Amino acid sequence: MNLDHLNPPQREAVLHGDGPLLVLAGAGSGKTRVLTHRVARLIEEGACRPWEILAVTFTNKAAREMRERTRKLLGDAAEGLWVGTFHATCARILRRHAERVGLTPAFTIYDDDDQRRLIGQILKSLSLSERFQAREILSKIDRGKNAGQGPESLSPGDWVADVVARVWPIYEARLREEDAVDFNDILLRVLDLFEKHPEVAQELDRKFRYVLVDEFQDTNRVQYRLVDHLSSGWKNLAVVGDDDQSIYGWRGADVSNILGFADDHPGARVVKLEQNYRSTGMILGAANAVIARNPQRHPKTLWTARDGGVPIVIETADDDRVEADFIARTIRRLCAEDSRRTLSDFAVLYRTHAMSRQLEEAMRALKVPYVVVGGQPFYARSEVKDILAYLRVMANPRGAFDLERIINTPPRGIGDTTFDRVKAYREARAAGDGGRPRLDAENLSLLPAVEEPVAMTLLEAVQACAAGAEPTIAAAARKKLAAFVAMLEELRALALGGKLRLGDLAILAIEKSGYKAWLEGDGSMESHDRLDNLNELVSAIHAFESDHPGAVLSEFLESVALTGTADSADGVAKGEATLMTVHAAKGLEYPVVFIAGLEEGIFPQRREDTLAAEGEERRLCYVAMTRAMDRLILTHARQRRQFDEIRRNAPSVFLAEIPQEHLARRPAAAARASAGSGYGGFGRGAPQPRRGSEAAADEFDQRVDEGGGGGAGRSQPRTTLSGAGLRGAGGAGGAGATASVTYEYDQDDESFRVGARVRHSKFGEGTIRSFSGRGQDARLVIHFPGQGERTIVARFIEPAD
DNA sequence: GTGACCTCAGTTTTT
DNA sequence: CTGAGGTCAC
Repeated sequence: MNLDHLNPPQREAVLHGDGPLLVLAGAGSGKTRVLTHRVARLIEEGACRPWEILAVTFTNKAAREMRERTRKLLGDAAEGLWVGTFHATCARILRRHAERVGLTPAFTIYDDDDQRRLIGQILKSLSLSERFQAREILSKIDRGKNAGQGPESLSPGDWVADVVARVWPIYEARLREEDAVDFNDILLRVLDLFEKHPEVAQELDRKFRYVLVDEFQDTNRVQYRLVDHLSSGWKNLAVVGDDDQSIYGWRGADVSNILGFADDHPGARVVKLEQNYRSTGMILGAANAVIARNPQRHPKTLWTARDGGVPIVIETADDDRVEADFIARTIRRLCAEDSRRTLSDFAVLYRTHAMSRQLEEAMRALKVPYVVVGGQPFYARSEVKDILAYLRVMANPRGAFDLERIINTPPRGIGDTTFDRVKAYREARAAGDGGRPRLDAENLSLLPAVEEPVAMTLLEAVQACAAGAEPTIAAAARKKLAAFVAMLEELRALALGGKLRLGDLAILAIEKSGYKAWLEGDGSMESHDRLDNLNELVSAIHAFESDHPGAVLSEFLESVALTGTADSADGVAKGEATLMTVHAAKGLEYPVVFIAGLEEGIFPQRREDTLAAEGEERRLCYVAMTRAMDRLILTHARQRRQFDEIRRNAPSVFLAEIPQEHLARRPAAAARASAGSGYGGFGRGAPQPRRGSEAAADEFDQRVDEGGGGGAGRSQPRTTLSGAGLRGAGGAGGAGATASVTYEYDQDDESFRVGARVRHSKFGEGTIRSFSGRGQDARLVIHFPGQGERTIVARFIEPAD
């Protein structure tokens, strides 16, 4: 293997033999290269076989990258490597030994949305839902589980703590009862497995001669212990990370894992990768100055061979609109000035998603194509989750939570009354025959030693009631239950038959459940979108099947839960600027980076002023700055609209910490002039990209034009409709879309004019056919040529002037 | 099941 | 201000 292109510390890490190794890899210092080369070297030199190496990452993306790059280095010799995320790796172990920790191999993984809703249910059942919020309780439970603690660790304290103490055991009991785990459990149960069955731990410990962990600064206590178990025999644990880039403390990451690694692992070799291959000296110097103020860190100073560079620009804008406008203009100008630049070279980073709106508007106004990273992932859409719930019930019939979700979705006449009676029947049976212990908060620990048999699952109760076991359920309702049960049984028989392809099973679920007919029946645009999403789900399942021949249903469901998206390798958008949060930008790099909203209270975000939180904000800023390769532009606004009020924010302390010699010195007036001069220069130097989102930009322009100029001869007031989500069913159809409408405004009878033209940001031009409602729930039936009639649920906004 | 109205809380989110 | 939920009356 050729090691010539590695620098001395990189080579040291790659060639390090046995024993613990800590690689402190600064931003852009080539840590992935070190990891992959180390794996390749171990195999090439015959130190071990591929299957004796375990490499753990945090993200699927990182795992994929690592697998690809080692394969590039080794070819087929890389076959058999264990590369995966913590969760995927643990799930793999867990499926194999499920019975030993009270699960079956078909266990369901509940995602955070499931978790939240389950907690919500429990709060409601305890009549606590008015006073306490599921999210708050969940975050406390999660925090405990991240630290590897159970409900018994709670010390009685304030009200909230007491509620957590009541909810948590019930939550755990529900998961157990339903053969389900949450994300934390995937790791915790493996830990439990290791502790209760040391022989399993030993077997794995012996198997993995070398263990590598990426992004070690993001590990929590549980992950630390897991890694410990898997590397205690051979002690060939190599961890790579950067304490300065620890930005997930609020998710349980414990920086002290990396800070204290050398102390915990006597004889550990520490290698520092301090050469940065990404940024100019200007950028790196500034970032170093900011991070240097954090007291608790491994001392290191990044350096770069790219001396000098373009000084960093700090732009002070009058308000958030001006700031956004400046950013959009500057992107245009810089792109036009240098024909080698494409829009995909630009990234705009911000602390919170809420800031994207203003930026998006400016980008549209100036016709700068862009993509926003983040937002609701595909598998979180309610219709997708509904169908997944059907599939999960097929795979795991004990899943009461999923059963509750689908029993009346689509509506099939099984209302609360009937369902409550089913549940009452089940409770009575459980209490009566003594077979199933009732939920008993006192006797539950976080990790049960033995599986407690469930006398009757919710599904069984439904079946029994459908067969007439519960006399309080009327005949009509009973028939509906029977039809539901028959449908489920038919699907389940098909699922178990094993003859059917998974994708076809999904199609059948969509049809037999009545879901398809339900969506087709209403013909609204949201339903149309939702059907599209379901088709996409089916394609995703088919794709999964061709990648994993012979996969069973629960394997697909696991992949959905653990990989989030449909395994769509992030689309490489060429001609679009990227807008995203700083968190989302971690691990990425861009030639030109803007950081917006550098104001006290925003970035750094104001919260409880713990020292730890302060440090994390600073690290966040460091991460943001070190994304930039060539140019870094920092902006802040003197005042900003937040909610309905205008707030004045002082410039961020981080700005003041950047040494003068790294900053472009120019008077404010000059800055404004040069920003302005860029306007109109766009499109001459650089080829103007033409992609999908430009259509949106065009529309936006026209919308602005229409509003300003007034229509055919008559000047009409203009208003906008925003929002457009489906209420109740919770669809995300047109969320975020906007439409502008020309209408005749009547102060008393604020109404739309049938026949008025509408421009919708997603569906283009249309005509109002009818409307109903006002306020948040205004509904417009609009005819879009070529697309038929669509109902838009929207919010009515008074004209601005 | 739907429309109208009310209320509440607004960081980040690798899995 | 805005989106997500929830409730209540038909």
